[in-house]
Amino acid sequence: MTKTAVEPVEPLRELLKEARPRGPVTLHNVARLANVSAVTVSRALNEPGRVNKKTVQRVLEAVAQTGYVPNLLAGGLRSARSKLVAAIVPSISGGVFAETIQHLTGALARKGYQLLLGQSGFVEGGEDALLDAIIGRRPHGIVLTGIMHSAEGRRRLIASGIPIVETWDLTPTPVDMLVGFSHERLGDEVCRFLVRKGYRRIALISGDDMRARRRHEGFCRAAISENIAMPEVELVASPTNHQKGRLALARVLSRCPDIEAVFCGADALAMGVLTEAQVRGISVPSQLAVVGHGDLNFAATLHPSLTTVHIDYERMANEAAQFIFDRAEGRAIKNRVLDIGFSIVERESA
Amino acid sequence: MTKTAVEPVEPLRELLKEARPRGPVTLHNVARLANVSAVTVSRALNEPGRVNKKTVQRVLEAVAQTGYVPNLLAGGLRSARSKLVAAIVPSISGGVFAETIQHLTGALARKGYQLLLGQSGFVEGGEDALLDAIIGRRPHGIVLTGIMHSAEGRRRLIASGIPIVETWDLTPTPVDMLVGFSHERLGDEVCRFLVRKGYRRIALISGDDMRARRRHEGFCRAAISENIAMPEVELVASPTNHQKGRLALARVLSRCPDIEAVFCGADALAMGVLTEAQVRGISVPSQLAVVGHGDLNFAATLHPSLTTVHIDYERMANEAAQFIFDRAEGRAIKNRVLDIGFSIVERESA
DNA sequence: ATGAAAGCGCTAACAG
DNA sequence: CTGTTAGCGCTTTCAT
Repeated sequence: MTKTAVEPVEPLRELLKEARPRGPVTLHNVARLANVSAVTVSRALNEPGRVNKKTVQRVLEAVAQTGYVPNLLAGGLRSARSKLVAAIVPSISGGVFAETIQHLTGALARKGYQLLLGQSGFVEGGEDALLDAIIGRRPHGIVLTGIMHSAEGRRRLIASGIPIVETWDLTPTPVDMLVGFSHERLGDEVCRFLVRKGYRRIALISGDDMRARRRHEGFCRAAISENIAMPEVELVASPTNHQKGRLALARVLSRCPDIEAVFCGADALAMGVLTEAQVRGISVPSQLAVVGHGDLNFAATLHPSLTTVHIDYERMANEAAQFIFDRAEGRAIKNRVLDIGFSIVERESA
Repeated sequence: MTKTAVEPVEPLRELLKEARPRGPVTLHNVARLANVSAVTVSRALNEPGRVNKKTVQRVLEAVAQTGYVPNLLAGGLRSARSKLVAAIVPSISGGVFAETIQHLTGALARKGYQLLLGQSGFVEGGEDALLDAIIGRRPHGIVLTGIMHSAEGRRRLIASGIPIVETWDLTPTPVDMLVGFSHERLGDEVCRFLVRKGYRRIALISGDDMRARRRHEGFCRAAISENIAMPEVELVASPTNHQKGRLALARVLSRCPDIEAVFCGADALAMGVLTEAQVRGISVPSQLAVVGHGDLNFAATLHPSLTTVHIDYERMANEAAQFIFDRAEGRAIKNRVLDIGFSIVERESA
């Protein structure tokens, strides 16, 4: 190209400079390139319906050309809508919570929200430590695994004004909203189920968390009303796994060789129990019945297949997300507590 | 208290109003209450060393009194340090990736970083769809599971200038940094291991992802050099699970009843294979050897215990985090590619 | 050791 | 349909 220098030398230079700035590309660079104002770019991107089609087109081209990616920190700051939802789980590994998180992430993504993940690690006060870091990001909602027990934590959550959904449990006094099921009732029903099947000497193997304790309470109450012996309880440290299930059954058998059935607080434990029984030549269910909790994907295809308690994780996650969406979009919430229940899935092991 | 109205009526009112404002508590409210400027509060909280001890004390009291929680969106915007790290996994449920995420979350939390989680869902282009949402939050780093293959995705990641760590794989051309292991070499070594053990008719059962394909390539190459037959390959849809392992073995056996060993691309598959073998009365390892991949917690305590490939997930997560910390703190990075290797853990099943 | 001023990049509110 | 102005809450910079 020959140097036939026509007029707009400076403007062009400036335009190019704006189009490919040193630093990160901003709304203004895009606006300059598309020959509109910054607000128009913002609107073209966020509510295209309210902007002229041709303008939107021009903006989109400028975006493509510059590689502009909106700064969500800035947008979130100004609009007080971070498009972020936080979740706190005890631990992501170990099966059950991963399932919830997976569905939650999916439900959120479908609405353009992202998930901020925190792990409280089964420690007392683990949740509290995460709270400031989470509240500080001004998420649209916080999903807790289990109910928040620390008074200080509850206070801070309430003070934050952020929609809170507690899950995996039921309580008459939720911090805000809740979607879960009754562990007490679950323990109760499993007990009656086993009694109905003819088992009377039953052991309980669980992680040492609060929800397990409540299942045990329910179980014991039912045991009394059904007139059978109190169950033999064996607690293992959370998080639970296959090995702990094996060891737990070994300990239970050494104390009570005549046990007829085991109710495990997690399918991973139940799988361990199944393995230990197999190794010892104890036939399931004829010599020992086993019931799990969680209905993880392997439960149906183990051999013998595992009788277990099914919880609809996907629904729990979706309802939790829905609670938050409803709040974010200003819809009234009729019922802040949702009991999604559970069901005992009868298979070969009991 | 009697109403002996002394002078500073207005100031006091204002002070109280500032201390408990209608809206969210800001730095300014705290500053007013502590009788310092906003900057001082910021410094007292972020670099207490550079502020007078007594002032820090006063600020801390004001913070406690107001329940102030710093707005990280605002801070991140101004300082361009979001204290956020994003991770993209195909799916959080199903075992292996959950483990990595758990350790990553832990490593990040120890340094005051939070994890933003995205799920790409095993779909082609699943990662690309998440990219803008992630880049828009201006994270300090992005951890990818597997290497980024889409050219468009690579371009955008590079353009973002954000430190990227690819994991779970090895490539001579990483987007930025990488910590992983060679799936090809892994396939190769498992093949030689099995040959050394005397197995010659071997099947491969894996998810249908790229990393599995590379393990298979390595395996086949070794098969040629070891002069054994090409393996029988059975692919299942990712994510893998117990049931798919059972079905896959059934299909393999129907095609090749004389198979001697199976190498599974995931421990969950291997567990399914073990179950199917047990149901069919095929004894492991005497009639059929099984090798897994992942060394999940149940591998060591299954019966028979599972010979599998161990990968140090915790190290992978920690090194990935370290890469990002190094960048964030401006340290030079000598080597952008880290091979953490793997090891074959020999147990009963092979 | 502390403060005043400026501005990160965006969107709400109000024009026109 | 589009633009102007202002300011979200914080931290940087420069001053004192």
